[in-house]
Formats: sequence, structure tokens, C-alpha cells
Amino acid sequence: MEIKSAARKLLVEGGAPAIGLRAVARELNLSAPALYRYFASHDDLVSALVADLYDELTAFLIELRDTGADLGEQLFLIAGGLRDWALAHPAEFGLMFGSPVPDPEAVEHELTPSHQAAMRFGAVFKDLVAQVYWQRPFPSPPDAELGPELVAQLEQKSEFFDGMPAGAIYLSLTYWTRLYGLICMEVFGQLHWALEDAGAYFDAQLREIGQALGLDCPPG
Amino acid sequence: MEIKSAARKLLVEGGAPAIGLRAVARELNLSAPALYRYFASHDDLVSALVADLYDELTAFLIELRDTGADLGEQLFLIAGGLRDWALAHPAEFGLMFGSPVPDPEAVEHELTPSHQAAMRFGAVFKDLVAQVYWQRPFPSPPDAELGPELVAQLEQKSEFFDGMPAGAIYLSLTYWTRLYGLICMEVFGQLHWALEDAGAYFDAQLREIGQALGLDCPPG
DNA sequence: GCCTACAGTGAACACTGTTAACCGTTAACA
DNA sequence: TGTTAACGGTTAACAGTGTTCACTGTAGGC
Repeated sequence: MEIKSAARKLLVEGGAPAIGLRAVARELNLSAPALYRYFASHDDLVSALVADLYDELTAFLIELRDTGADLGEQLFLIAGGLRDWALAHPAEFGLMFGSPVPDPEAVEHELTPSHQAAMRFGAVFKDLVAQVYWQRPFPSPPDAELGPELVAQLEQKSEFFDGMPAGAIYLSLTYWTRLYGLICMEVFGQLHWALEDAGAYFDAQLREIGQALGLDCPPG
Repeated sequence: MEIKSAARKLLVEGGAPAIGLRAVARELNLSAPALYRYFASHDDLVSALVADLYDELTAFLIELRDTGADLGEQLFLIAGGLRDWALAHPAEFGLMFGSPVPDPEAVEHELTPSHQAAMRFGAVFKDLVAQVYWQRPFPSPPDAELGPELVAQLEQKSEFFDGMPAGAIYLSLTYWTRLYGLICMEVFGQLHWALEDAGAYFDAQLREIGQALGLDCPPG
């Protein structure tokens, strides 16, 4: 779809607000209302673009993952790959992950294409962590340390996490929240005040998280 | 300034895009151009509002901090206080922290009021962590573990961190990035797929981070 | 030759931030 | 006391936005 690639071109050139219907149409020598033959609204257009971006990122990570020798290295690879992709495509990343405060209970169980693509993206990390665990179960915090409320919530997601126990799900979640938060902060410029090049900091953090998952120290 | 409180009312009611010049003006029985007597542009208005919000949040955290018996408890208090404030004011929090991708080298060393207010906000955490360290220096990772590049960057910020060594600055940064990332993910709905109530998870994470800073386990 | 679906157009509506020209009140000052 | 300037507000207008409507060709199927 050339219309989405036109939208993306405008996105990388001028950020999310540059994706205007007339601007996109102009890019294709078209009239603005013509786009309504293909998308129900402006939101639908950017949502479809976001879905595409998720799929592209997912494919990139899968390809990168499959170059890893073992599961542990694969986990390091996709973590670094996510950061690299985000830094190489800050506008796209901002559009995908930086849309805050989705009004509560937006669409119940969102099944919009972009949300589904986001789930496929997340599954790459979830599946790999689960594989790592079942291949060599990493030591996880005992239930007493997490507290009964948290354990109950985690066990509720046990089937989704391939039957992992609460403590292991907790560590998987920690892996994800730390990785995600770190990359968002770096890409969104929330780390500039402390570090001008967050690469070394990211690597150190990744080593920490990897250790918690029982992985060998860093590759390379 | 009643004009900013009108803008805030619209913000909490309809999110950031609801802050329109005409909407704000209507709230005060005014005409839209009248607002230009007080703010140079729409951006200036929301920027001033953001500065106010930072100051309000900072004051709230300081007041909360001063109810803590010792420095360690104070650190737990402001961490939880930040989360509570964010959850209680998601629209405000989204406006303050969820504006992604500030175009590179926006205003060099930004000295806009909102940026200054953000620095005062961050200082609350930085100062307290430094006090905690100098009262009872927590064990920090050796330089060899962090790598020379990262150590060099961290030592560059040593004066800003009250003379703390690289390893201690690293742990302080870890405290902040984990706390910040965690809260952003929760209030921006990025944790719903895994936890419907992230409170217990937040507490567990906070205990982890506190342990790394040599603090006693949780209060209460 | 009809008919339907497709793909596109220009005009228009309601909205946005912003600017210009204008007006009344108020206060300072020679 | 009369003049001047600033303050705080107005209406009208401009360019831009997403969106809808009515319309026009143009292709293919029966």
C-alpha cells in the first residue's frame, strides 16, 4: 500500500503531527477525500501504519533472533535489536509506543489490527523468555517474597506464560518492564540530562537483567 | 492564574487535545484572541501549565517526604507518592511525561519554565538518593563491572551527584529509570495485558530497588 | 446498451491556532 | 486638564485541519 508508505515518509520527516490527510494525499497527487476510499478515518490510517510498523519490527527481531547460537544469546540479541531499531527509527517508535493515556476501557479487549500486531510483537519476547526458562529454569524469588496478592495475579497468567511459576513470570515481567522503560526513556530524551550516550548504560543494565535470568554474561 | 486552571479542568476532562484556545476562552467567558494577552501561543499556555503541574507534584512529594522517619523511608515514600500522584492524575501525568520525541537539540540547554520545573522535580529524588548514600554508602558495582566508557560518563556527573563515585551514581540512575519506567508503563496502560492491578508488582519492584540501595525492607 | 462498483473530484462544514484592526477603560504625566 | 500610553478585550479574517456530500468518469459483467 503506497498510501501508508507516503504517510510513513511524512512521519519520519516531520513527526506524527505531519501525517495529515491533505499532506498524504498531496504526496500521491491525490485529493484528500480520495483517501476515504481506503481508510475510514485519519485515525484508521495511522493505526494501520502502526500495525505495519509493529510487523516490520517483529520481523526484524525474529530475523535477528535466529542468528543467535543459543537461547540466551537470542534474548540479548532481541533486546539490543529493539533498542537499535528504536534509535534508528525514533519517529516510528514514538508513534507506536509513545501514545499515552488510552482512555480507560477504550475498546474492552482491543482487537484492532495495531493492537494485534503489538501482541505478536510482545509474543517474540514472551516466547523466548519462556523457552529460556524451560530449557534452564532460572532461580526465581519465592512466593513469600512477592506476597500473596502478586503471586495470585501472576499465577493467573501462568497458562499465558507456558506454565511458568509465579516467581519466573515475575522475573520475565521484570525483564520486559526494565527493557521497555529503558528504551523509551532513551529514545524520548528522558536520559539526556544524565548520559549523552546511553549505550554503555543500556549494556550494563542488560547484563544485570540477564544475570537475573541465569544467563551467561554478555556476548562479545 | 485562572486561565491555567481552566486549561487544567479541560485537560482532566478530555485529555491533552481538549486544551484548545477557544475551549479555554469559553470556560472563562472570553474570546480566543484574548488569551494572547497572557500567553504568546497555545504551546506557551500548555507549557506554563506543565510547569505548574511539576511544581505541584514537587511540593506534594516534598511534603510527603518530610513525614518519613529516616532517609530510607523517605525514599520509599516519594517513590510511592509519585506513583500515587500519577494514578490519581493520569491526564496531567500524561501531559508532563508522555510527550515523546522532542526533536533533537530542541533548544540546546532548555531553560523553558517547564524544563526548569522538571529539573526541580528530579532534584527531589537526586538529592535524597545522595543523602542516603552519604549517610550509609550502599555497596555499588565495581568500575570493572560497568566498563570504562560508562564509568567515564558517570564520573562526569559526579559533581552533580554530590561527589558520589561512579558505581553509586549508576545505582542511583538505576533506581530512577526503573521507578520512572514502571510508573509510565502502568499509567499509560502498557501493563494491563499482564496485571490488572500493578500495585503489588510495583511494591515488589520497589523492594528490589531499595535492597540494591542498602535500605531495610519495606515500611509497613 | 444497461447497470453496478470503483476511484476520484471540488465544494462545503465545523473546527483549529493565529493575526490584524479596532474599541473602551485606566493610569501617568506635562 | 488634556494628552498619551498601556491594558484587556472585541470582531473579522486567514490558513490549516478532519470529514461529508454530491457529483463524475471509467471499467467490467450480463
